[in-house]
Amino acid sequence: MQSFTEENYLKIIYHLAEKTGNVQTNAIAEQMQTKPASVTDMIKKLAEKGFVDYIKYQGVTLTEKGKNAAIEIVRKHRLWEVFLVDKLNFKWDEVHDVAEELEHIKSTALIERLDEFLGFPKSDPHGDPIPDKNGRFAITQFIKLIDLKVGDQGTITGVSQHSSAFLKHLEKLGLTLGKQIEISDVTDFDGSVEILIAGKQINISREVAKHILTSSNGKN
Amino acid sequence: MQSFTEENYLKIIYHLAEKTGNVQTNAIAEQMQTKPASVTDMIKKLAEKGFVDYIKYQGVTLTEKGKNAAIEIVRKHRLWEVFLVDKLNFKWDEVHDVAEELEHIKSTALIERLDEFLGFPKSDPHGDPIPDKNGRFAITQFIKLIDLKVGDQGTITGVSQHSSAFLKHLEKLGLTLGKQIEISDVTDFDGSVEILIAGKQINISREVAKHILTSSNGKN
DNA sequence: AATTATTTTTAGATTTACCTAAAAATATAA
DNA sequence: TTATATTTTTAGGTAAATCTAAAAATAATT
Ligand SMILES: [Mn+2]
Ligand SMILES: [Mn+2]
Ligand SMILES: [Mn+2]
Ligand SMILES: [Mn+2]
Repeated sequence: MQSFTEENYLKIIYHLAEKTGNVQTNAIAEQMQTKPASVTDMIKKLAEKGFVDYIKYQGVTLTEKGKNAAIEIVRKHRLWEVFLVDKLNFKWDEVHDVAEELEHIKSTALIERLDEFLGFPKSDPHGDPIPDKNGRFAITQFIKLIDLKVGDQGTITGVSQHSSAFLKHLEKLGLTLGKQIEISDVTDFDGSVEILIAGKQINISREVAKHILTSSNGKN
Repeated sequence: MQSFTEENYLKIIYHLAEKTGNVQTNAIAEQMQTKPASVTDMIKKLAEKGFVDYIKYQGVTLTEKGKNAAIEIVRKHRLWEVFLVDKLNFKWDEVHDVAEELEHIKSTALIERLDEFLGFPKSDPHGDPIPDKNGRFAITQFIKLIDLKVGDQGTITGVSQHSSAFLKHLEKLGLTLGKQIEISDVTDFDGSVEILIAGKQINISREVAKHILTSSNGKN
């Protein structure tokens, strides 16, 4: 059984590994909001326990055991987020911090019954996939909105930024999950994107467009 | 803000104070499953923070601040137990340990929305009262089943023992919350009690009868 | 290849919540 | 009212997770 702290390390290593493979000490420190020296200490402990493979100065990779543990935490986190939004009427920008705590509750019975209670959801309020109890993810395809071409149509299926500020901004613009959009123009000057949504034309910055994920239906 | 550990101490002091007023170091140690020396350490810290009044060798009492904090934790514990039973179909003997963890999740929004989601329940799956968000309890009256006289009728409204073994035993006997009972005999030999429930006669030990709480309708 | 910069690790402390063993205070019994 | 037993506190230490400062390894630049 892992401690609260070990679980947080595993989850962060897992997320970092999704992008970079080998995970560096400094990257972990930044995510954990702690010092590199503390990370080195914890890494040694996780290696000791068989959660990570570690070569001095070369960073870490999760072992199978470590990966399973991390996925279990991700599963809990996302299921709790669904609970908060679907059952307790939280907004999608309000759930992350509470889920950060709930994800550490130790009870397999609890999480399986919660899963059932929620109707075995496949994705969380931000469009992130929820692994099943065996740790398997449904294969998800997406295209960043920024990569769509003028004339392309698509549905908003997720976001790659979970800050409350960003999510509230999207909410205000009506850019929520499941919405149909079409790219009507891309501004040369600043790279901002003009999109057609619910019959209205709106303009979003390049920065915003980068963090919206869509399933494109291709050209119309 | 209190730590996980501090919260557990406060809750235990609160429950012990319900019976004895001044709470002794050894009693706390027993409940916390720790050593008296550790309790002394923590007591000093809680006194420092203004949660308890402490006189050396004389035990502690909760301050207003400490009592409020404790009641908040009791509220969370009991609301989560209702959630587990009513929504996730846990049995009443399965919920305590998980609630012990859930009670420490820090979010007033969460607990208020949970309360609403559950329909503002007044009592938990064991019949224990749930304080409202201002910390007020509905006044509850009960008579121990053991104190009823032959011929008395009553409704089972609670239990004063929460062990899984005891609760499972009651379940098997059909002695669950809300059930109507009548005392038909008390055995001289061992003090066991014969009760009429759902048209059937059953015999329960004195030990069991001590821990069943009822609202008596008096003599029939 | 040598210098400089960055990353990572070690060494040594700190804090929190524990512990054991011994001393001190209080309560109970003779 | 001594003597004995119980309760509580102090003293000193351990383990987990942190920290700062300095040393060592690796990477990037001249
Ligand atoms: Mn989240
Ligand atoms: Mn999410
Ligand atoms: Mn309970
Ligand atoms: Mn209960």
